[in-house]
Amino acid sequence: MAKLAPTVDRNALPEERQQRILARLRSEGRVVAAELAEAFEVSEDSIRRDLRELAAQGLCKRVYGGALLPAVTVTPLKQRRTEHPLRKQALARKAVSLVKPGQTLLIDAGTTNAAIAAVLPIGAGLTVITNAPHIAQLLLDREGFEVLLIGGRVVASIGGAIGAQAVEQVKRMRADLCFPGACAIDAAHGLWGFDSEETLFKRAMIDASDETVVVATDDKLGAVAAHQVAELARVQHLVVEHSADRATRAAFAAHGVMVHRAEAVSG
Amino acid sequence: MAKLAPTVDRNALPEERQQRILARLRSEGRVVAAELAEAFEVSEDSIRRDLRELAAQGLCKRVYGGALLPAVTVTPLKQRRTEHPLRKQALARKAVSLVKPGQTLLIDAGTTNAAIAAVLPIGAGLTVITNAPHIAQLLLDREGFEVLLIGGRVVASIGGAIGAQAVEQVKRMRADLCFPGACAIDAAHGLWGFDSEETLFKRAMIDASDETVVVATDDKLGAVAAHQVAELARVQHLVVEHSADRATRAAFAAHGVMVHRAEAVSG
DNA sequence: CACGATGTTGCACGTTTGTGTACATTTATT
DNA sequence: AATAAATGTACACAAACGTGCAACATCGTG
Repeated sequence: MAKLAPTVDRNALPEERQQRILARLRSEGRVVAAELAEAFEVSEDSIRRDLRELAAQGLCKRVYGGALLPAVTVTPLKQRRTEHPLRKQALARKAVSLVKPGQTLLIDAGTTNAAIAAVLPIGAGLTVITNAPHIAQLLLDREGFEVLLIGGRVVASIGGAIGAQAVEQVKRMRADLCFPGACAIDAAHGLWGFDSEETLFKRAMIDASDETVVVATDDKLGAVAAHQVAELARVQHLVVEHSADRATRAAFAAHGVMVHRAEAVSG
Repeated sequence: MAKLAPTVDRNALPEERQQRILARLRSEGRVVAAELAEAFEVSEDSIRRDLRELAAQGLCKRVYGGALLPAVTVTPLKQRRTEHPLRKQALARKAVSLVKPGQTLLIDAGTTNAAIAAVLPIGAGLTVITNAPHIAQLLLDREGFEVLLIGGRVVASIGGAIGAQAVEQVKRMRADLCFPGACAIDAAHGLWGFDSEETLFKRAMIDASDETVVVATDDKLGAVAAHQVAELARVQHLVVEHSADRATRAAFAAHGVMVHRAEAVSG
């Protein structure tokens, strides 16, 4: 039973062996050190060394007797939600001051945008379009908002729907103001995102809105990521923290962006 | 019943065994030490040690003879909004037992359905399609699920997206199992809803699924509302409370519906 | 070719971890 | 209160583990 096929795994080079171990792990969900040693015809010590290296790269989780697939707790979004509550709240208050009664807002997923949704004025007849379940739920709980949900495949690490279906829905909508979550923004190169699909969605948001507001914590300013969302010319407003560098603020203003500075926070 | 499949659980690595015990616990709501010892082919002592460790992490609650789900679920705050948390949890556990690994589920808005989402087994490769931001968020937080969000206008009183846009999206999807929230169900007249738009959406859900599971608290049984969602013939499974009337259960069974009765609740 | 550097492998050693058995204790049931 | 089942503790044993070391192959350089 064990050796129907004459074990293609023999005589594998070390790195090749690790690749095959990984493939085996991914297809079966677990690997046993003793079995691998037999299959590759090496000692269990070598297998253990392999597993050690794979584990160091986060590709497997070592357990007594072998290895399992790593726990899928890549980014606990729950924790991120409470990272800098006071700073984000100050940013959010300033951002909300740009909103006028009766407007339609397009709000992206993200912790900063959730903070904005949390302080939107009730009873101003606002319509909010969002791809983030968390933000939609938050607004439902507060009551007094018209909420339009963007559907599609929801990516846990982002906390909102992105992808072709989401983009298609946004294209059929129209908003006064949009708040694309910022991954990085730079005066020379514009707005950037980390993920390709995510970037396409943000782009669609901006296209569907009259004006764009970028709300950025200090660490986003001057940073550049992998995929460009839009030129800086597409951004009308930039909301920064009180602690944002004066020269940086001037650089954005020189490009025609209205820069709004949040109040200082006590904490 | 115990050993249809030749127990895939044999020869599990220690840590792997704990994971499987946890998965089993989450899907069935309880585990019995003796059964686990047999399934994994180890002594009960080892099982007890496993349960001890899981309990130390707060992942289960040890009881005489085995273990139960921890008294306060991982989402205490969110689930507290339900009216009868224990009763709905018992219903949910029974409902979840109908779900098989790898399936695609279509889950309607509603507190009972939220309870179901809260006890879906992690790591079973489930795909969940839902129109309720609350349920989507809950599954994102628990991690390990593929979540597809149905967009559209979100009605606060329902807690989910309904309307033409939502219906259109559902029509382009296909699921193994659907859980339409029940407003009323009657053996003679079928499934009913209160709101016209909501009813259309539920109907679309049922059309998009192979099988339909109706989970009904006692007050929904035998009741009739304003708009018909579907004939009883479209409903394959009905999950009722432990306290459900025997005659009522028989009436549904007579119409070819498989009736599942939840465990009794202590509180 | 000689030489050293580098990397892989298997083995021996002591250590850690998981498992089963024995016995005393607690718990549920009658 | 009596009884059987389940549990906790202590101990012994085996399996798996990490580490240090020596043997061997490979490769580049002088």
